[in-house]
Amino acid sequence: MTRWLNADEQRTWRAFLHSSRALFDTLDRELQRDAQMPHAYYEILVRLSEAPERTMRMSELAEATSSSRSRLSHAVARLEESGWVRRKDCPTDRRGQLAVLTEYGFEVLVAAAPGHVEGVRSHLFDQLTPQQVANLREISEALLGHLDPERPLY
Amino acid sequence: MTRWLNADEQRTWRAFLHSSRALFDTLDRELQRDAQMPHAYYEILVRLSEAPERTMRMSELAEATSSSRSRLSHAVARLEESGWVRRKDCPTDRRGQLAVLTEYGFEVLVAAAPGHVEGVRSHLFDQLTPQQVANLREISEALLGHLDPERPLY
DNA sequence: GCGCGGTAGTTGAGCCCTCAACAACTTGGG
DNA sequence: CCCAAGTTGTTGAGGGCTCAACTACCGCGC
Repeated sequence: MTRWLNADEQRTWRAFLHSSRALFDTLDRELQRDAQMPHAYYEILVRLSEAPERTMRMSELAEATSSSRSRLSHAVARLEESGWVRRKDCPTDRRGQLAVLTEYGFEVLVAAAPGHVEGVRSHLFDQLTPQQVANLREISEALLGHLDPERPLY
Repeated sequence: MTRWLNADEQRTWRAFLHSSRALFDTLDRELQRDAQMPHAYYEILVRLSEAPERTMRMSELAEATSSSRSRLSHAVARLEESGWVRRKDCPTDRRGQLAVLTEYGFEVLVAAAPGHVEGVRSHLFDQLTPQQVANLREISEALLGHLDPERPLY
């Protein structure tokens, strides 16, 4: 009845599991060490920095960072304590809140980005051939299409 | 100076990030819902179930599950409360502890496994062509070789 | 045998995340 | 207009993880 994994599938699954865990753990640890923030918080700053006025609705920001609303709410509370983000009421929907990247938050991000990008490059892209990188993208987009069909691919 | 990511690399990186997050989150949630345990605990039970006497040294078990010793120690404490694992002193090294899967823990695992394997199959393997599965394994093993060269590949 | 560096495992504080409940607001149908 | 159903964001409790400090023990060199 159960479609068990054969030996090859099991090996693939375990390699994928442990390699992605190792990669994300390494990047998270580097970011924590060099910029005093977890990767999830870095992502929030990045998304805000790319948005018009460096401002986003909480719910959009939650979607953009694959985060639950609750998690984002807690995270923004902490980012506000650090002075990296501030909240503003949304003018068109009185339920809404806008998260705004502060100038200081932007500077912190600018300082953190080169180190993190270097980490992504050295631990991921430098380890793969161009063909493998293309394959990784194809695989990832196939999985996204199944698990999160709404998310835009770019 | 900084080797920034170009548009293609950024797209690949984000797709990989969000797809693996979506996959692991989904599996974790399913396991929590159906078997009342996080994926990390499931992995501990699996490794113990495969070991001789269903018994492993804490430190080996930590390695096998890509876990820090501290994390494993906390986890086994909780698994012990649930009655799924118990600790035993190591006869050959008085510093050591052995984690033993209990009969009840084994039954819990046997009950949880089919649902979880079905999740891995439907959310991962069913979404990829055989070629993509082979590519994923190659990529994962390349990353493992860089990030965790000691880990055996099988 | 003694002592010292290394190893095994645990602990507690602090942080982050999940889940469920909740308040405040918007929207559309009657 | 009004209310019911849906949406937005927050909160607090509880669980899991990290990090650093700690205890206990091993084993090697002298």
